[in-house]
Amino acid sequence: MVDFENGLKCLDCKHCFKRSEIFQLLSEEELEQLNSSRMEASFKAGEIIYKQGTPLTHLVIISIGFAKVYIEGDKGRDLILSYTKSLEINGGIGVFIDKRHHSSMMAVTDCEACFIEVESFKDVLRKNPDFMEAYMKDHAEKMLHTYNQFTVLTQKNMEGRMAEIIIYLQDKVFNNGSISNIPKQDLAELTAMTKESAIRVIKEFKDDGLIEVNGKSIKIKDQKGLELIARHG
Amino acid sequence: MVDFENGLKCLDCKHCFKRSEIFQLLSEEELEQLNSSRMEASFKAGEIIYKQGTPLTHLVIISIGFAKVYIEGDKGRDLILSYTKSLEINGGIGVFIDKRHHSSMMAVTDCEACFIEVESFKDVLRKNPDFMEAYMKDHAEKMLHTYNQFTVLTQKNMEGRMAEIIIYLQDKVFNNGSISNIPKQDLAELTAMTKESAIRVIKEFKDDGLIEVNGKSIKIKDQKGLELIARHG
DNA sequence: TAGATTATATGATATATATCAATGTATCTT
DNA sequence: AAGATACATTGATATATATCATATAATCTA
Repeated sequence: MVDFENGLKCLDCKHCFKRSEIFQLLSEEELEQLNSSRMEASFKAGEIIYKQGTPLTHLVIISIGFAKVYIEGDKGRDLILSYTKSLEINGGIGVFIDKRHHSSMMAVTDCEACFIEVESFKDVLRKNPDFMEAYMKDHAEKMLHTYNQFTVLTQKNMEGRMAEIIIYLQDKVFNNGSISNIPKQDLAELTAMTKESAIRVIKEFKDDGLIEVNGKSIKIKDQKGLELIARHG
Repeated sequence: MVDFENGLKCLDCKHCFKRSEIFQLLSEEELEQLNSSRMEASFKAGEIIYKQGTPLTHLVIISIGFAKVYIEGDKGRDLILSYTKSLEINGGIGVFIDKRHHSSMMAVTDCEACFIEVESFKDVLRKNPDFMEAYMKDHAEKMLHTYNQFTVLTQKNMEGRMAEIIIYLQDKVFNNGSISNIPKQDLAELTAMTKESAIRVIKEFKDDGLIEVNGKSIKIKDQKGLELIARHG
């Protein structure tokens, strides 16, 4: 067990490592190597976990709660790329380039975050090809999602984009439970439209009986209908 | 030296391997491993080198000429992601997921392409951490470029997008020589607008003395002016 | 709980961009 | 060189989307 300095506390030390599939690939020794440089911190909803442009010294795993990953364009506007999945390794893109963050992460709900020191991580990656390959796979999957979003946001109309995003949120972020904690502003930043347009499209979907809306929550009522709009929009 | 079956010929066997920086990291044995499963083929301008959705069995290096990498959206439209750089390893995204191509590649000029078998490549990657790390770096840089394009294409107006793309082509693809072999349709697919709009924006830039246009060629006349539009558009 | 702040909603209008239609210009093929 | 094919251009118009202004509801804070 590690002792936590600087007031950081840890409920269960190898918490993430025990439960996450990718860490099963590591030996006890390798796990301990990551564990020894590891720290935890709590974030309240709305707090920034890491910020684009700042030095990248640690990778981040969100063990409890979830966060959004977004990039900041040239002029104020943000584009939400994805949401964290529990126990997934985040923040990797700058590790092999310039050790800076190339996206930002903000807690959507209250979060418990685990920070893994980059050099230990790279060291383990070099020693364990299975782990490396699993990490590459994660990377590739994130890239694939970005590719997909890229075509959706550049080629579909507002209705199509919103339908795609609602289906993504439902399937991938909320695992088929209903969507919650997503304000209209975030729907706008997910679909690359203005807040006003997002609100209008959501209202349209609601009026057409496709979804049920309640504050920051959305429930899909007509999956087939949404899929149709996603495809043709 | 390898002997080439199936009518594929090779001008100089370790051609790419000798000149590309990343391959300097490999031992003679590792180089030979890649070389033994390697083949070459020529493509004429306009020919498809690999196609989205098809099985991914080989990585591709373009040694002579260059090609465009693009993704095909739900409805016919294409989005050009990038152009190949000489000797760079392409086609990697599907390797660790489902062994399918998630983008397409088409020769822009006549090309010489080198095909590296995926399993040999992965094997070498597992054996050589330095090579792995360099490959990760390449991957991350591609992702970074995609991130950047993503914000540009979703947040800037047509003039801003076109200025960004012209600067990208000039700096990154044509290494400060003048832009050539890029038809208007491709400018449209790079900037996520229609061909007609692309033509109008190009004409506007020409009329304003920012660029000089000659068929499929573009020459920047006023770099500062373009950068200003790129920033504020 | 009142007041303040933040998020949501809606209508009127302006603007950016796509679409459609027609024409002109290059490039390829035999 | 003629015809065919693909590429480029332009103008008129329609449409999608953003912007601006204002109102209302929800949430936070002292």
